[in-house]
Amino acid sequence: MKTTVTVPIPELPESDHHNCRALGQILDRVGDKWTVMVVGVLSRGPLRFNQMMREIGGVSHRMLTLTLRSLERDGLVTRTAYATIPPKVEYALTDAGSSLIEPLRALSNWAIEYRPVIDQARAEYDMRVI
Amino acid sequence: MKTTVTVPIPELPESDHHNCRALGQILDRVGDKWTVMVVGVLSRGPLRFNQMMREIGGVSHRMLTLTLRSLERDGLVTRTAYATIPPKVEYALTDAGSSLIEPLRALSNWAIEYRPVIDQARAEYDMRVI
DNA sequence: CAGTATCCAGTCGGATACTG
DNA sequence: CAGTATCCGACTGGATACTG
Repeated sequence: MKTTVTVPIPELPESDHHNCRALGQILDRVGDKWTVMVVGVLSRGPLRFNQMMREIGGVSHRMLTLTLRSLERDGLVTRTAYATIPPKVEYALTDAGSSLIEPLRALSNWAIEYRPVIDQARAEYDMRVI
Repeated sequence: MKTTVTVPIPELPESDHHNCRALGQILDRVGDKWTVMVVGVLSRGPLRFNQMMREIGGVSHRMLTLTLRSLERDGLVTRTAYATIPPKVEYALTDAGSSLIEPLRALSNWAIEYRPVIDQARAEYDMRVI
């Protein structure tokens, strides 16, 4: 007899809906490009505003501000202002912010591993369609 | 006044950047709400179009179509059309698509664990600001 | 240096209507 | 049932200019 093929799909057993919802909401908050970038560069240590702008390339002044405000509001980043002239403001990850690095790294590894696969799939798809 | 600033740059600056870029690009592709939802519901097995619409609540006809096209193009989902009347089209995860579940679950677990923390941080932040 | 405010072009996505 | 096409309001985010 033929054995049933056991597909190696890790299941999301019971409360998958609940999980998806929670994940969806979190992704709305931390899943955007700049948030990830900020967490990434801050994972190596605290940075000042303009340092961060240089580290992350291509982010506008405005967007970095908004992203940092949002992260600060969510308790993932701390903002420390020194009353010097010129002003100096340091941003750093909180414990909660640091804890986000691990899952993001998991996704990053996936991205690195599967990017070639995706790129090829796209190329083939576009071949067929065009 | 002459100042020489020696910036304490940690090692592996390029690979970190590279990782962030890769992750950022992947998040642009798979990091949106509906993509995550689709992968989530398909993780339990193949589904037809309208089944999926019902499983995922709140997704519009149009967005589900676009999301599925995009996933198909990236080789994460297969589309199988049966020439019956009425038409029947089944969507399923590819191996690449399935492999995405693990890192997404890592993020999902983080979301579930830290949602209360975030919510409280927000509440406190809004307290202080308002 | 760090941050705010304003403008506005481009994009996103829902609603709707129509086809095989 | 599954998919396409069109319209259009809402939101996004960059550029720019100004403040402490």
